[in-house]
Amino acid sequence: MPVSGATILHADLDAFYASVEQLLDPALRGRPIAVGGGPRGGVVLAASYEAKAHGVQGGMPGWRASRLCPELVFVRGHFREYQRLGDAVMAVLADVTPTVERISIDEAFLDVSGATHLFGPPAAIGARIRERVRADVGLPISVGAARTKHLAKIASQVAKPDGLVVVAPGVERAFLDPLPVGLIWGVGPVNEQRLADLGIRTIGELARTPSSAVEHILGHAVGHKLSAMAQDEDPRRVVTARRARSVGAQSALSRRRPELEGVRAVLAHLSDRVSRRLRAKGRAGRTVTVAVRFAGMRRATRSLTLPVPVAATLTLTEIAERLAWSAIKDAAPCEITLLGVSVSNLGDQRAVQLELDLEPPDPWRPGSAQGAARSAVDESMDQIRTRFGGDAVGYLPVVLRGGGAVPDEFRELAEHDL
DNA sequence: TCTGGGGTCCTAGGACCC
DNA sequence: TCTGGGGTCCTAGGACCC
Repeated sequence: MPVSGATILHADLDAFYASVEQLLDPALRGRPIAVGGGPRGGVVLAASYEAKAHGVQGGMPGWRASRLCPELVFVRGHFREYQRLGDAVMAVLADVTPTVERISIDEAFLDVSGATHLFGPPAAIGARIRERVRADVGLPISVGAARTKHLAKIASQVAKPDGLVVVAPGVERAFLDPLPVGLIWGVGPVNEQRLADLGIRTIGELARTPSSAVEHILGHAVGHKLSAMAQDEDPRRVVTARRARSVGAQSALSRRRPELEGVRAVLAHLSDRVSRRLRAKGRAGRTVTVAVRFAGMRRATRSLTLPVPVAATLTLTEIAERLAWSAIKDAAPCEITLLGVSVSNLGDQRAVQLELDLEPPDPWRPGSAQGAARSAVDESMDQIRTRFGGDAVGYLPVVLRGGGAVPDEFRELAEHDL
């Protein structure tokens, strides 16, 4: 049974990247700004509230944003600062309770049921968090408090910008009733439209719709979740540690005809990033998936599940190449605009390396002679990179550097812990 | 003049096993 | 002689989140 009281908090920094830029450069305060993008290409990574007022949103192409808001100022991101300040905010949260579930660089759930005797009721704790983040870090943060995670998250969205909303037990239904269904976690543009087609626009209307009808439109899982949510039955607990289930890397490319050397170079680079992250944490994965995006935004994926987990750079690269060409050939003739490599079905790498070589030679098997050689090469490279930096050695001349690729610091912001 | 990069979870069909 | 039912794994695609 859920704990009584609105003891689940959701803390969410407001327009995080943009707020950091305005903190760093006072000349940007009060002005519509966009991090990333630009009128000539790229996408907006974050928009300040002044920009949002003009309809500018994250993920929007830069040229469209500047059309919506001609006075929009584009700034390059200070990605290391985002990491540092995000961590500083999490430290403030950790002072309140050890039960913190960080779900991204800029937001987290807290279970404060054990902290009320120290800091007072949830409303007081929420206010304290907001004051301390403002005073110590200099950033605006919104907080929602409720009996469940789902509801706390909705409350923080309603609180934005720079606010606090507590949904007291007993008033949940009244609080949710008039809110748009799009505020529910898991309802994006597609499902919002599907519900609108049924005349369902508010959470109250959703709650009054038979769950069988909702499941029919949205599928069993989403429909069931929504109905449970609308009835305010949400058993999810705050989880402090969670292991990643997949690791990937992708790169948008300038539109090009797929050609052997270019595709190989990109896949080698991506495979290298992924496998290094795996090895650094002693992990490996059995399933390799390659994603290809074609001109016109059509995508295709190809995947292969191996009998044993892989974490070797060359092995991953070779598999990725096979898979990519399978997808490209099926779509030919075509131009490609993105390549991605990811590894899932993760497990412990150490168990793999102890495996005896009972099979015929096979470079994909870590226990085989070739597999062992590759592991040794990777190990040396990892060591060199640790000592001299990530660019000290590589398998192939990296033709990607510059070429529109985003900085590594930005990629690292979004990486989950393995 | 078309849109980043890191993830999670769900679905449906087919292969395969008992 | 031509057929049940349940379970698991794999693949491809899609919606969604930050």
